[in-house]
Amino acid sequence: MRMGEGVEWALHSCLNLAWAQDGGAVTVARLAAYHDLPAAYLNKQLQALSRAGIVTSVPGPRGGFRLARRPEDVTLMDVVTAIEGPEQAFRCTEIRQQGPHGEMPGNSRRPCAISAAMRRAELAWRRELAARTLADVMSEAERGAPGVPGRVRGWFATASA
Amino acid sequence: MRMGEGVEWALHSCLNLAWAQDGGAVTVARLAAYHDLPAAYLNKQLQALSRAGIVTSVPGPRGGFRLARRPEDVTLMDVVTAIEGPEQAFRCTEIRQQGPHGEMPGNSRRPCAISAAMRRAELAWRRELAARTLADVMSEAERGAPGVPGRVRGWFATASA
DNA sequence: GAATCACTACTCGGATAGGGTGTGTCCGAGTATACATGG
DNA sequence: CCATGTATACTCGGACACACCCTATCCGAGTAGTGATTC
Repeated sequence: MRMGEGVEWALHSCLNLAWAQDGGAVTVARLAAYHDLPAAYLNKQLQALSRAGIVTSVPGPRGGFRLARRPEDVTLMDVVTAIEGPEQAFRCTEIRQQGPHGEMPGNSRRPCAISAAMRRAELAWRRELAARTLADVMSEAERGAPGVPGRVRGWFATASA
Repeated sequence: MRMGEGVEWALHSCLNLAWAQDGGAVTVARLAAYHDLPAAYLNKQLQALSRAGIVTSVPGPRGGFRLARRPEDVTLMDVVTAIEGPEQAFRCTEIRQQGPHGEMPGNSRRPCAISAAMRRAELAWRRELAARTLADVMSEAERGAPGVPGRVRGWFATASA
């Protein structure tokens, strides 16, 4: 089970957008250059974030992306869902209903216990992601390395000038 | 983020093996026929379970698979890990270290907050899966449809005869 | 009649192709800016 | 000097190839059983 690489890119870009927020819109080229990522593909991820209402896009010169909501109003679950899609990782295809064995009475009503257990686990994962916002991650990062946010903002400011 | 289809097959097959346990080894053909699955591919999944020590394989005529441990000693996490592999879904590639910005002091020591948050969420998922065993799922299935386990065992008994 | 041996049939095991999704790239639609031009 | 129209450059947005991993399949290695053969 692998999560797409775009999730990591999107999360880092969201943090950078948050730190460089009031410096105007940031182009995808700048965001990509900061981490040496392919700009066109990162653009694709930002489009997904835009469709999800996490960032807003400004076309034309002086355009770019900026955070649509405050960092404390964007959860990690929002970002992951925007990139990876809303469907569950474990997909129950109801194979118990298939096969030559006679129809088991009661099967078609109650969901199979396997599916229920898997969904429970995934719900715990989602709950954990939904409980943590961009602001939480930002403050934790700042606590670990106090100088970084200022540097990030400075880099994006000088870069855009 | 999609989980392989083999996980569902492996879990159902483990349950069937547990219910038909003392009826001797069950061939992969029987297990596959019960759910109308491609036998060769299900065999691949069972090989993975065998390598993980969840089932034991018996070659030759009268051979097949049987559960290596008691159902209460096999967690869902064991099965998922055996099929999907031990690596995490979210892979931190340390993109923060890449790019033209000067080396941020302290970055190389503390893991980035994003990775930490994602790992925390995934740990919750793993913990939930590790807390539930095959025996738990079996008893829950039996509670939902009391007749099923007996039928399953009967079907495998008649099929092998 | 009993033991031995070769043979057969059946099973797992790993090596081998095909398809779908993620990954990476490209060019076009749209807009704010800058400049030349006319009043 | 100021307003206006136009050309331009820059941005996002979606459409287009490539690659990798999951899916699916096949054939070979190994073994228990079976029957014939011999003592």
